[in-house]
Amino acid sequence: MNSVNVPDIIVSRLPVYLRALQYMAINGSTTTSSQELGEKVGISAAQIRKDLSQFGEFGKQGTGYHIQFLTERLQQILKVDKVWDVVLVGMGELGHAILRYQGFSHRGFQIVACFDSDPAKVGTQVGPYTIGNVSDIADVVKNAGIKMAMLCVPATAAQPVTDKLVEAGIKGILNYAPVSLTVPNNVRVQYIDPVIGLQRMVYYMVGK
Amino acid sequence: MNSVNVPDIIVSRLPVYLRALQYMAINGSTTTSSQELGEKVGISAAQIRKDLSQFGEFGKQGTGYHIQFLTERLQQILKVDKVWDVVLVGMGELGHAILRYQGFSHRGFQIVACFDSDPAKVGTQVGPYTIGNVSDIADVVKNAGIKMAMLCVPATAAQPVTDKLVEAGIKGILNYAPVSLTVPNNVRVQYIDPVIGLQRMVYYMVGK
DNA sequence: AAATATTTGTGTATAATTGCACAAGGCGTA
DNA sequence: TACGCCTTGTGCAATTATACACAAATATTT
Repeated sequence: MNSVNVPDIIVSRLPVYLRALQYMAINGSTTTSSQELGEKVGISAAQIRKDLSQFGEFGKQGTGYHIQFLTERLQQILKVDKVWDVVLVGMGELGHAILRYQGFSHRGFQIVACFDSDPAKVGTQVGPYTIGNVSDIADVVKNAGIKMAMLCVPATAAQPVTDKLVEAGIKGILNYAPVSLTVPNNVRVQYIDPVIGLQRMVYYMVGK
Repeated sequence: MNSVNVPDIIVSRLPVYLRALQYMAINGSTTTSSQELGEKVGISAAQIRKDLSQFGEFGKQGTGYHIQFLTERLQQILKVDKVWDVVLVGMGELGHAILRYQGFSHRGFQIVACFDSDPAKVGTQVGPYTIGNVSDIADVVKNAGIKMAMLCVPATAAQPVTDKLVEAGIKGILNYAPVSLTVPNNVRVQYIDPVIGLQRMVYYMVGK
């Protein structure tokens, strides 16, 4: 399916295309072009065509792309044409907000279990979930063959918990803790730190 | 201060270096090297040295970098040696979690006002904040000269609210809504969409 | 004091990414 | 049908980013 060794920078743009396409579909569009899509996502039309060409020929000259068809192809390429099980570790404010967020399932993910280390939280109910003890993560992950985790623990706990997750067989970690993680080569990490985003923008601000 | 036209890809790494340095300082280190820092953040030592060389010479041969000194220089370069005022728009679950998050102020940002469009929420108290009406954003932002905003509204509201923020003089938007925004050239946007991160990782997962 | 080990900053080479331009195909209209 | 317009996919050129290697400076050991 996936062509040989596509650059990660291209892979990183595919979810953005997919998100825009799904949004267009909701708004009733059936067809789009690299030009139109490019304007929506802020990427050049040529770039989009070249990115897509890594995986096949999905468009039609003169017409552009059929949105539903391209959506399905991108979902296949990204492997989100099925729903992946994810565990959530760290049930603070943010963990609760994430657990209640409704936007995961229709984009390929569902939270199947959540954990915390605080004895006061373990065993309590959050919607349909019962908070588990972090010491039980390995069992749950191994038994269910879960590959993905979201990490919302304090910075100081992030690396130890990560080590546990890796040991348990997790291959992808979405890290909300504001700290860089060290993981083996075969484990992926994506970082979500709002301050990093703010700092990147402030560099360009003038005055004040 | 900022050298002529430093590539954005370099700017984007500086906050990561800064975060790691501050973390080292907390753990009692006073000195580090490009090698050590690189291992922590997963970037080659040569890359780090070249990035930093864009802004000056901060290290000492044989010794490396004095953590506090380099931290201060990076803060100056990124303009987070002062605290920036930020407004928060959208007081759902996520907005509440962000508002209560304690991790902004010591990294250069503070939330000074929050807004929602829901009449049931407007006027209510969240900690020290009173939720304002989105229709009043422009006044608050203009009067206080605020340049940065965090956007936590539903996807459908994101673009209209963005237009209001831009009109009010906002120059940087941290967008939590899962949709690409269209803004003028002089406005920056950073995206935070956990699903994008998950999808980027799943591409590389094997099996299942 | 000398020898050895570290580490930076940078010039150069290599690699990766993006931009450009256009042939070829498809659609709409008269 | 014939013509004009639109859009893709792609070869090639230009640009950008990364890796390499090393002189020079500092620290440490013998």
